[in-house]
Amino acid sequence: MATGRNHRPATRSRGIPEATVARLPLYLRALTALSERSVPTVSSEELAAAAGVNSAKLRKDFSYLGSYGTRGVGYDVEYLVYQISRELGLTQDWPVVIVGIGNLGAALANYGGFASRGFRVAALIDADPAMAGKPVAGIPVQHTDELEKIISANGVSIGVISTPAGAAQQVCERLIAAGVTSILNFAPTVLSVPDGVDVRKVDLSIELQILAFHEQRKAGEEAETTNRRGPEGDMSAVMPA
Amino acid sequence: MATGRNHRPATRSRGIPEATVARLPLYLRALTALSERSVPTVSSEELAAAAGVNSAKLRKDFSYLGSYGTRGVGYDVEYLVYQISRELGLTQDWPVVIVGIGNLGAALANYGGFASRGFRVAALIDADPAMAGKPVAGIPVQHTDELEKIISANGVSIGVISTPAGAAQQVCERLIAAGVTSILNFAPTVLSVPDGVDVRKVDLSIELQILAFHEQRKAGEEAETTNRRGPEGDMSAVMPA
DNA sequence: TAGATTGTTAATCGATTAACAATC
DNA sequence: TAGATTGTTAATCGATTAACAATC
Repeated sequence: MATGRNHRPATRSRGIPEATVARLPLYLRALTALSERSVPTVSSEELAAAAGVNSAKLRKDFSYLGSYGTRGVGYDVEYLVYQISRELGLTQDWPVVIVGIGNLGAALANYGGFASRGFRVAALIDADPAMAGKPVAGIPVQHTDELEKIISANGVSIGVISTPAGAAQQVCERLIAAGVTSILNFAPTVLSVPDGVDVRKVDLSIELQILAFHEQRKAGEEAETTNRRGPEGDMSAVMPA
Repeated sequence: MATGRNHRPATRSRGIPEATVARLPLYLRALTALSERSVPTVSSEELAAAAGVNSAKLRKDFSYLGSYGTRGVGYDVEYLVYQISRELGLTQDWPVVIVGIGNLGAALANYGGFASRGFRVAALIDADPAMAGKPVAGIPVQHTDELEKIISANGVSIGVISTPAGAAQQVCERLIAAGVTSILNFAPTVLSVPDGVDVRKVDLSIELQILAFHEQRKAGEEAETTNRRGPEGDMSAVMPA
């Protein structure tokens, strides 16, 4: 269950930093909006503002992709849309399966932005036999028993897990055994996967907790100013023995 | 719309690194699971494994909070649960509103982990008059007209936006004007906010695109090995003029 | 040519990690 | 005391940023 991510001497790993990769979708979205408005070119300053980053960072990011701009002019919008799309692998179609069709799974299935850009919902899978056959977002839900068959029949390499936390690891393992190598996990649990499999997680609870931390600090600073009591609580009950 | 984040000489900014803050919820979750199993103490090695990080990182993270462990022994689970909860601001109650009760908003409202830990859904808000009064997750949806009233009546400082992209910025501005200072954004758009307001975003489409990038690279490496054609496409149609 | 803007350099900053002295 | 494990140091790595030479 661990063979090392760099299983090859990095043949042609163009080495785009992970932080840059994570911003490319942001640039792409801004560029797509410009494209729809038929804007022919855009400067790094303008595009950076639209994407919510600073322009030095954007230019640095683009420098990893190549020299796609023109000094004194800016970037050709259409050309850059294409280059980033290609870099992200969006010029091909990615069939994905969603496992766990509860409230969240249904919301994901209905999410429009899904299909819009390279991704196609190949199947919806749920463990509840009562769900089988029912259409969600126009796609009939299939039973978990069919999981392996569905993955291989559709050549699925990306799986979305929106099951309860307790089921996620097992679903994850079955997806991987069937050939999936990228997983987007919405279940609030840590998935353990072999090397070579990418996992990204989306966790509402974690995001809220991070916000709460900063909220508290804001409130604390205020309290310091106005001379109220600090954020300390009674912790006698939980002091270690 | 920009006054600088460090509006004060950082009175007592205990300076916990942002990367550490983002991991605290992970540790807390693992600790809570241990607590439920009545495990009294845990080593950095064990806890790190449960949280999916390495132990050096975990110890470094904890060192920012204080010296809560015992050399040769490990960490007292209950005590650490309390300390991290307090650090994250979870020993108090955070009323949140969810704006935009479509598929996703309803899924969020129904999400159990929400209430479990310091957060309470104070209100559900939607712009569709037909939704008003309808209960979602047992809470009647209120109309957007009531937004300001709801925020101030409930002392809400955290808002969740799950509206369509087009409505998000305006909703964001109204939330902020009404007193919200932390926003969790599910709409696929960049929100611009004044300094002092925290925004975190969750974006399915971006996560999938990042996965696609890595998927493509895996496929590319394979192709290089098996001598198939690379991932280049026909780009003559989009070459700049 | 003059003005604009890229692509790159170099400095800085923040995060990760291994190693180990401190100490239970 | 011997064994275990923390808390911290220091080295390394990766990301950000400002500045500016290159060049359209």
